[in-house]
Amino acid sequence: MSLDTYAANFPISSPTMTSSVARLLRQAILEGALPGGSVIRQEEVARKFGVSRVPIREALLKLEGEGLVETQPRKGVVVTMLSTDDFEEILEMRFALESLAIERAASRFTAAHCQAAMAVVEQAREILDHSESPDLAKEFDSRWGELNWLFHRRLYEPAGRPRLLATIENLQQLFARHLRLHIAVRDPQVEPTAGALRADTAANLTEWAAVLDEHEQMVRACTRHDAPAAVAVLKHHISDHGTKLVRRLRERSKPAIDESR
Amino acid sequence: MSLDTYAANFPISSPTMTSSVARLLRQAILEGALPGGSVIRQEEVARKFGVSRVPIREALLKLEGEGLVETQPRKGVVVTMLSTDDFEEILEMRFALESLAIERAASRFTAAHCQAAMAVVEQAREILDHSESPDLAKEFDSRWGELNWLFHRRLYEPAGRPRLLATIENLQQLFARHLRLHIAVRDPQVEPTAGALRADTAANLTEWAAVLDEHEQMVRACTRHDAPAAVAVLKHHISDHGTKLVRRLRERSKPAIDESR
DNA sequence: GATTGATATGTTGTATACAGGATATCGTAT
DNA sequence: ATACGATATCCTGTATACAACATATCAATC
Repeated sequence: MSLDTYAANFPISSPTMTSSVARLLRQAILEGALPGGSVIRQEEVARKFGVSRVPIREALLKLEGEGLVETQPRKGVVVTMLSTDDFEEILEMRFALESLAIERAASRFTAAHCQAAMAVVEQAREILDHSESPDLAKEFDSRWGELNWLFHRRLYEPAGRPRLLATIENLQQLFARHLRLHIAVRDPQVEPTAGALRADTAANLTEWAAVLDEHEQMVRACTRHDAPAAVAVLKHHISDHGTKLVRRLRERSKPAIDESR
Repeated sequence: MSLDTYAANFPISSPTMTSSVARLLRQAILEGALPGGSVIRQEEVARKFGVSRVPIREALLKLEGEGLVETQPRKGVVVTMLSTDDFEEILEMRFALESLAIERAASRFTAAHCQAAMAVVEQAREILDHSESPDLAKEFDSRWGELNWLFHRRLYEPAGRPRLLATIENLQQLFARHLRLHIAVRDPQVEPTAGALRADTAANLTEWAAVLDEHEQMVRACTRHDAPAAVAVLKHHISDHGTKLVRRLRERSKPAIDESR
């Protein structure tokens, strides 16, 4: 289990050990360092992080609630497997819930909201524009997930629906895990780990630019309180783009996709 | 804190203490024995259940994932407060996700699914039909939640979307908590505890019968693969009925509703 | 009398210790 | 050689113990 990289920068200053461990384990799973099917041995993780098993157990319980791991009582904890069906399910749920969020957000959007959201788009665009140089590409890679979620938060927060927002965040997390895997399937030569996004980015700068354009369109639609238009862009953003990914995934790997090799 | 009633029938045979504790605490919160705003002292609960604090902590973490309690690090755990806004949010999410589930279920519904779902409706109807007698009314009260969820499970399971189903279950749980509260608001003389549903039932037998009829309509629509019709009934079942409740709630209590007295 | 600071108490977060179940290893019998 | 069963090992689930933080209580000062 390649957790040492994550254990290195530990503990992050955090209210509690449990939350620090949860954050790093989550990152490890989302980035693919712990592929689906990995068994997590509490004591091993505890040793690597230099804490006792109790915070590890509690962190794992939190991750179970997020659907990242599964616990079989008295046997162990396993990182959740990813199937194309799961991916499809997540896409459907994302569209259903994000439509809800954006509709309500659109009716309450103010100029301040618009500005805050646009700032995030611009920030991402700026990094992207300069990412021909390898080190900026790397920066884009490491910050994309963060900026992407920040954008959606800015977009949906005006709806004033905290539970909805939390559920969407969870789904986007799971989606990102699948996306990383998808890239690995499409370009088998790249390692499906943290660097994969960058490798993909280099080859598809225009695709990412298109994503940012769609983000901007959604903000504009919300700013003029045009909920149907916002939903239309969202549909393309999630459903159309997503189903394309699903089709590609199904082509490549006939059975359920297994991250473990 | 009135947990003794629940601590009495403990432990339920269960794979692990944590899950037993989680189940009983969940029940206590959903039934209103632990109203919103209650602080939960780990040691107190541990004493009452006769276990150490560790399983309690882990159970509470699970409940936090379900949105039933909130944890402030190093301070304590508090039962989540219920506001009318929360209720509205839950209704919206339920409709969005259950539409998704029923649409997909409708396209895959078989005669066997129909039969299984109808059996649950009939079971509920039978109990309801005889609930003029006080003891059967009590039975209806205690079994309604269980049967209601069993029905929705039978209805949505054919969709083959486990994560969606789990999310819906969680929302229905939260919904039920609000519903109980709503009854307490409507009929302030009844205690907003376990018996409230029965008190309400006695006064509104026809309302409950109508709910069962709607259930039956949804099953029939699914059986003939008529997704739009199924969604239409669902919309009435959740949205229309729900917004009526929300309006009544807002009338009664101008500010956010506070369970604690 | 009110406000600030020190002490005391209670509660949480984490470490360590222990018991029971699950899996692996090995020997034996067919 | 294979299948079955006893034993050993490992790992999880839970209990107990301890440390750190938060709040309450009280005293002293302005």
